[in-house]
Amino acid sequence: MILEKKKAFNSFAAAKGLRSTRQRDIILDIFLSTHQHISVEELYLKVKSSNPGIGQATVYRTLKLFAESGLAREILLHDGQTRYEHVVAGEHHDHLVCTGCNAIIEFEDETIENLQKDIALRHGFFIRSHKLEIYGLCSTCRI
Amino acid sequence: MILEKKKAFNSFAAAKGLRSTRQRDIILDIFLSTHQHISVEELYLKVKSSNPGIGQATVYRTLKLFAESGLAREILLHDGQTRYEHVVAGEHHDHLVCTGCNAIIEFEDETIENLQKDIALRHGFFIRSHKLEIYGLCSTCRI
DNA sequence: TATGCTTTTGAAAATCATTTTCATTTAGTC
DNA sequence: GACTAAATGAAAATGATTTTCAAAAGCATA
Repeated sequence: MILEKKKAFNSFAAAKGLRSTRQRDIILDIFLSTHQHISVEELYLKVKSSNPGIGQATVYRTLKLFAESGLAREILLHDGQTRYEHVVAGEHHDHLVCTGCNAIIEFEDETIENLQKDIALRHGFFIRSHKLEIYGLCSTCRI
Repeated sequence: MILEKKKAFNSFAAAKGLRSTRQRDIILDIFLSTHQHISVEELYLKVKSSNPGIGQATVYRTLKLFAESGLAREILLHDGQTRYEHVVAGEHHDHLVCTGCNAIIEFEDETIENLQKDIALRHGFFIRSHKLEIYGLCSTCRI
């Protein structure tokens, strides 16, 4: 799965005429080894710990490329940091965001996805992507 | 309706022990006279045109208060500016965001709302609010 | 109405995430 | 190996937002 994603990114890069660089390979490896919703700063720190030479700007630039390639998706929560999550082909999930402990619970619901398509159809709208975030308190924090 | 909202905000302010000021009254009036999704900068410019003395920081501070009072809601799109929309009690709408022309189309769908409640229930999650944004191209831009 | 205490304000400075600049390095090509 | 354009790192720049702080204003009380 990780190998497929690397291939997919390499195809994207090739198609765009981008050069293959050590930095991008490293950042891709580390990004793929993380879990959901990592912020740029967090990823940068991870990268720096094993590769002190890699600069922050490169991490920013590279994550934007990942998003452009479809490998990652930018998400904006309310803490002022852009986060990136993994995109799994043919799969979409949404988020329950706990405002108590900042936990993020993922869920999938096909019915909601289909209803969105209906709505878009009704408005003559062509869907590229979507984002559903439900804010509140998780089972632990509501007590 | 506008009057009710003003009263609601005044109650909130009173309960919080905030003082009533000319600036907040003016900003509230102007905010209530606008349509959906105004950015802080946009509102500040409107405010400044009729009241040049009012500073930007006051607009930022006041909009945060509006959000806290439940009168307004912060929304984050992908242009790096925080926007505020009007909250209408007992009503919720979501957004179709056109990435071509930045138009925002609102819609309401009770079924989606109910499905969200089901999902929350399944996860033992208590919902405070939610946000659904569908990105793509509107009927004009898709052509 | 004047007094005193505290909040609010405006202007400017500070902050913080992100982007840009630019000199240097590097990948891909001849 | 040499050339050319793209990529990088470090630092500076940017832009939205927040904070600071001295002055002004609100509110309670005398």
